Amino acid sequence: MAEPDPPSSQLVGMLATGAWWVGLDEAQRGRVTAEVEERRFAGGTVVIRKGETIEAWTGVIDGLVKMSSMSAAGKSVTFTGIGPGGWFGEGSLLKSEPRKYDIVALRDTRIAWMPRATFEWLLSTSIAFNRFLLLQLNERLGQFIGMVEYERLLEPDARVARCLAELFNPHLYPGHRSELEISQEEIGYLSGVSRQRVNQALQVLVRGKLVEVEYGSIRIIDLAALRRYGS
DNA sequence: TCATTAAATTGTT
DNA sequence: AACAATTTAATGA
Repeated sequence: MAEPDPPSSQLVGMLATGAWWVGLDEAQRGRVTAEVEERRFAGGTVVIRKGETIEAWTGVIDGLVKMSSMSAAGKSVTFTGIGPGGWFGEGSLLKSEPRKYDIVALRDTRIAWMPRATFEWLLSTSIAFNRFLLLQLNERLGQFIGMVEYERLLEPDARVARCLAELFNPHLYPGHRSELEISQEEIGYLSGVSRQRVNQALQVLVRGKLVEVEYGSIRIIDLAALRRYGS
Protein backbone atom coordinates (compact mmCIF):
# COMPACT_ATOMS: atom_id res chain seq x y z
CA MET A 1 0.00 0.00 0.00
CA ALA A 2 2.55 2.58 1.06
CA GLU A 3 6.00 1.12 0.96
CA PRO A 4 8.92 3.56 0.89
CA ASP A 5 11.24 3.58 -2.11
CA PRO A 6 14.72 4.94 -2.70
CA PRO A 7 14.63 8.40 -4.30
CA SER A 8 13.93 8.10 -8.02
CA SER A 9 15.07 10.56 -10.63
CA GLN A 10 11.47 11.61 -11.07
CA LEU A 11 11.19 12.37 -7.37
CA VAL A 12 14.24 14.61 -7.58
CA GLY A 13 12.89 16.20 -10.73
CA MET A 14 9.58 16.87 -9.06
CA LEU A 15 11.30 18.55 -6.11
CA ALA A 16 13.25 20.75 -8.49
CA THR A 17 10.11 22.10 -10.15
CA GLY A 18 8.97 23.62 -6.85
CA ALA A 19 9.51 27.36 -6.60
CA TRP A 20 11.05 26.96 -3.14
CA TRP A 21 13.76 24.60 -4.38
CA VAL A 22 15.55 27.40 -6.23
CA GLY A 23 15.98 29.31 -2.99
CA LEU A 24 17.70 26.49 -1.12
CA ASP A 25 21.47 26.20 -0.75
CA GLU A 26 23.40 23.00 -1.41
CA ALA A 27 23.24 21.75 2.16
CA GLN A 28 19.51 22.29 2.33
CA ARG A 29 18.93 20.55 -0.96
CA GLY A 30 21.04 17.65 0.18
CA ARG A 31 19.10 17.16 3.37
CA VAL A 32 15.75 17.40 1.63
CA THR A 33 16.79 14.89 -1.03
CA ALA A 34 18.05 12.51 1.62
CA GLU A 35 14.96 12.65 3.79
CA VAL A 36 12.09 12.80 1.31
CA GLU A 37 10.93 9.39 0.24
CA GLU A 38 8.55 8.11 -2.39
CA ARG A 39 5.39 6.18 -1.67
CA ARG A 40 3.07 4.50 -4.10
CA PHE A 41 -0.68 4.24 -3.84
CA ALA A 42 -2.95 2.20 -6.05
CA GLY A 43 -5.93 3.90 -7.66
CA GLY A 44 -8.88 4.14 -5.30
CA THR A 45 -6.88 3.77 -2.10
CA VAL A 46 -6.73 6.33 0.67
CA VAL A 47 -3.46 8.24 0.95
CA ILE A 48 -4.36 10.02 4.15
CA ARG A 49 -7.56 9.35 6.00
CA LYS A 50 -9.62 12.03 7.66
CA GLY A 51 -8.79 12.19 11.35
CA GLU A 52 -5.25 10.91 11.01
CA THR A 53 -2.53 13.02 12.53
CA ILE A 54 -0.31 14.12 9.74
CA GLU A 55 3.39 13.38 10.03
CA ALA A 56 4.55 14.54 6.63
CA TRP A 57 4.21 17.17 3.94
CA THR A 58 3.16 15.48 0.76
CA GLY A 59 3.42 16.18 -2.96
CA VAL A 60 2.20 14.47 -6.10
CA ILE A 61 5.04 13.16 -8.28
CA ASP A 62 2.87 11.32 -10.73
CA GLY A 63 -0.84 10.55 -10.83
CA LEU A 64 -3.81 12.35 -9.36
CA VAL A 65 -5.41 12.64 -5.93
CA LYS A 66 -8.57 14.29 -4.71
CA MET A 67 -9.23 16.09 -1.47
CA SER A 68 -12.66 15.06 -0.28
CA SER A 69 -14.90 14.42 2.67
CA MET A 70 -17.30 11.57 3.29
CA SER A 71 -20.61 12.04 5.03
CA ALA A 72 -21.95 9.43 7.41
CA ALA A 73 -24.36 8.39 4.68
CA GLY A 74 -21.45 7.61 2.39
CA LYS A 75 -21.86 10.59 0.09
CA SER A 76 -18.52 12.07 -0.86
CA VAL A 77 -17.90 15.73 -1.57
CA THR A 78 -14.77 16.62 -3.47
CA PHE A 79 -13.04 19.91 -2.75
CA THR A 80 -10.22 19.85 -5.21
CA GLY A 81 -7.91 17.66 -7.25
CA ILE A 82 -4.14 17.75 -6.98
CA GLY A 83 -2.01 16.82 -9.95
CA PRO A 84 1.72 16.32 -10.59
CA GLY A 85 3.87 18.99 -8.92
CA GLY A 86 1.23 19.90 -6.34
CA TRP A 87 1.88 19.86 -2.60
CA PHE A 88 -0.65 19.53 0.18
CA GLY A 89 -0.95 18.97 3.92
CA GLU A 90 0.90 22.09 5.07
CA GLY A 91 -2.23 23.33 6.83
CA SER A 92 -2.49 20.30 9.07
CA LEU A 93 1.26 20.35 9.71
CA LEU A 94 1.30 24.00 10.71
CA LYS A 95 -1.63 23.65 13.04
CA SER A 96 -0.62 20.23 14.33
CA GLU A 97 -4.18 19.15 13.80
CA PRO A 98 -5.58 15.88 12.49
CA ARG A 99 -6.54 16.05 8.83
CA LYS A 100 -10.00 17.34 8.17
CA TYR A 101 -10.35 15.65 4.77
CA ASP A 102 -9.56 12.40 3.08
CA ILE A 103 -6.90 12.29 0.41
CA VAL A 104 -7.79 9.60 -2.11
CA ALA A 105 -5.74 8.48 -5.09
CA LEU A 106 -7.92 8.59 -8.20
CA ARG A 107 -5.48 6.32 -9.99
CA ASP A 108 -2.06 4.81 -9.34
CA THR A 109 -0.12 7.65 -7.80
CA ARG A 110 3.36 8.27 -6.46
CA ILE A 111 3.65 10.62 -3.54
CA ALA A 112 6.70 12.54 -2.30
CA TRP A 113 6.75 12.12 1.45
CA MET A 114 8.60 14.83 3.44
CA PRO A 115 8.78 14.02 7.16
CA ARG A 116 7.52 16.60 9.60
CA ALA A 117 11.03 17.18 10.95
CA THR A 118 12.32 18.11 7.49
CA PHE A 119 9.35 20.39 6.90
CA GLU A 120 9.80 22.21 10.19
CA TRP A 121 13.51 22.53 9.65
CA LEU A 122 12.94 24.14 6.26
CA LEU A 123 10.34 26.40 7.80
CA SER A 124 12.83 27.70 10.34
CA THR A 125 15.82 28.02 8.04
CA SER A 126 14.62 28.97 4.56
CA ILE A 127 12.95 32.24 3.70
CA ALA A 128 12.26 30.93 0.20
CA PHE A 129 10.33 28.05 1.68
CA ASN A 130 8.27 30.39 3.83
CA ARG A 131 7.52 32.59 0.87
CA PHE A 132 6.42 29.58 -1.13
CA LEU A 133 4.06 28.45 1.62
CA LEU A 134 2.53 31.91 1.91
CA LEU A 135 1.91 31.96 -1.84
CA GLN A 136 0.44 28.49 -1.81
CA LEU A 137 -1.88 29.22 1.12
CA ASN A 138 -2.99 32.41 -0.59
CA GLU A 139 -3.67 30.59 -3.86
CA ARG A 140 -5.71 27.98 -2.10
CA LEU A 141 -7.69 30.59 -0.24
CA GLY A 142 -8.61 32.21 -3.53
CA GLN A 143 -9.44 28.83 -4.99
CA PHE A 144 -11.83 27.95 -2.20
CA ILE A 145 -13.49 31.34 -2.21
CA GLY A 146 -14.11 30.91 -5.92
CA MET A 147 -15.51 27.48 -5.24
CA VAL A 148 -18.21 28.71 -2.89
CA GLU A 149 -19.36 30.86 -5.75
CA TYR A 150 -19.34 28.21 -8.40
CA GLU A 151 -20.78 25.44 -6.27
CA ARG A 152 -23.93 27.47 -5.90
CA LEU A 153 -24.23 29.66 -8.91
CA LEU A 154 -22.69 28.13 -11.92
CA GLU A 155 -24.12 25.76 -14.44
CA PRO A 156 -22.35 22.46 -15.16
CA ASP A 157 -20.41 23.79 -18.16
CA ALA A 158 -18.85 26.48 -16.03
CA ARG A 159 -18.14 24.14 -13.16
CA VAL A 160 -16.20 21.84 -15.43
CA ALA A 161 -14.38 24.83 -16.92
CA ARG A 162 -13.30 26.15 -13.53
CA CYS A 163 -12.41 22.72 -12.31
CA LEU A 164 -10.01 22.38 -15.22
CA ALA A 165 -8.62 25.85 -14.62
CA GLU A 166 -7.82 24.85 -11.03
CA LEU A 167 -6.05 21.71 -12.14
CA PHE A 168 -3.78 23.83 -14.28
CA ASN A 169 -3.17 26.54 -11.69
CA PRO A 170 0.49 27.40 -12.36
CA HIS A 171 1.13 28.42 -8.74
CA LEU A 172 -0.20 25.27 -7.16
CA TYR A 173 0.96 22.90 -9.88
CA PRO A 174 4.15 24.18 -11.48
CA GLY A 175 5.81 22.85 -14.59
CA HIS A 176 4.53 24.37 -17.79
CA ARG A 177 2.10 21.60 -18.47
CA SER A 178 -0.70 22.31 -20.89
CA GLU A 179 -1.80 18.72 -21.11
CA LEU A 180 -3.02 16.40 -18.38
CA GLU A 181 -3.85 12.73 -18.59
CA ILE A 182 -7.26 12.61 -16.98
CA SER A 183 -10.40 10.78 -17.99
CA GLN A 184 -13.77 12.45 -18.24
CA GLU A 185 -14.93 10.24 -15.40
CA GLU A 186 -12.20 11.65 -13.15
CA ILE A 187 -13.17 15.19 -14.09
CA GLY A 188 -16.68 14.24 -13.03
CA TYR A 189 -15.45 13.20 -9.58
CA LEU A 190 -13.58 16.47 -9.18
CA SER A 191 -16.27 18.83 -10.41
CA GLY A 192 -19.27 17.09 -8.92
CA VAL A 193 -20.88 16.49 -12.30
CA SER A 194 -21.87 13.24 -13.95
CA ARG A 195 -19.50 11.78 -16.51
CA GLN A 196 -22.10 12.25 -19.22
CA ARG A 197 -22.48 15.91 -18.34
CA VAL A 198 -18.70 16.34 -18.35
CA ASN A 199 -18.72 14.97 -21.87
CA GLN A 200 -21.30 17.54 -22.95
CA ALA A 201 -19.46 20.36 -21.23
CA LEU A 202 -16.18 19.42 -22.83
CA GLN A 203 -17.74 19.52 -26.27
CA VAL A 204 -18.95 23.04 -25.55
CA LEU A 205 -15.47 24.04 -24.39
CA VAL A 206 -13.89 22.46 -27.46
CA ARG A 207 -16.24 24.41 -29.73
CA GLY A 208 -15.24 27.57 -27.86
CA LYS A 209 -11.55 26.74 -28.53
CA LEU A 210 -10.80 26.71 -24.81
CA VAL A 211 -9.53 23.15 -24.66
CA GLU A 212 -8.68 20.20 -26.86
CA VAL A 213 -9.86 16.73 -25.97
CA GLU A 214 -7.97 13.56 -26.78
CA TYR A 215 -8.42 10.00 -25.71
CA GLY A 216 -7.70 10.00 -21.99
CA SER A 217 -6.28 13.49 -21.83
CA ILE A 218 -7.11 17.18 -21.93
CA ARG A 219 -5.08 20.03 -23.39
CA ILE A 220 -5.63 23.56 -22.20
CA ILE A 221 -5.74 26.21 -24.92
CA ASP A 222 -7.05 29.26 -23.08
CA LEU A 223 -6.54 29.07 -19.33
CA ALA A 224 -7.67 32.64 -18.66
CA ALA A 225 -10.97 32.05 -20.43
CA LEU A 226 -11.56 28.88 -18.43
CA ARG A 227 -11.01 30.81 -15.20
CA ARG A 228 -13.61 33.43 -15.94
CA TYR A 229 -16.02 31.09 -17.68
CA GLY A 230 -19.62 31.76 -16.69
CA SER A 231 -19.03 35.04 -14.88
C1' DT B 1 5.89 -7.13 -36.61
C1' DC B 2 1.18 -8.32 -36.92
C1' DA B 3 -3.38 -10.10 -35.48
C1' DT B 4 -6.42 -11.05 -31.76
C1' DT B 5 -8.45 -10.07 -27.43
C1' DA B 6 -9.42 -7.65 -23.25
C1' DA B 7 -9.89 -3.41 -20.86
C1' DA B 8 -10.56 1.46 -20.64
C1' DT B 9 -12.64 5.54 -22.36
C1' DT B 10 -15.79 8.10 -24.98
C1' DG B 11 -20.22 9.47 -27.20
C1' DT B 12 -25.11 8.93 -27.24
C1' DT B 13 -29.70 7.93 -25.51
C1' DA C 1 -27.93 3.87 -16.07
C1' DA C 2 -27.30 1.34 -20.23
C1' DC C 3 -25.38 0.69 -24.71
C1' DA C 4 -22.40 0.96 -28.86
C1' DA C 5 -18.22 2.78 -30.83
C1' DT C 6 -13.50 3.84 -30.37
C1' DT C 7 -8.76 3.70 -28.48
C1' DT C 8 -5.21 1.57 -25.96
C1' DA C 9 -2.69 -2.25 -23.82
C1' DA C 10 -1.50 -6.98 -23.56
C1' DT C 11 -0.73 -11.31 -25.52
C1' DG C 12 1.08 -14.70 -28.47
C1' DA C 13 2.17 -16.38 -33.08
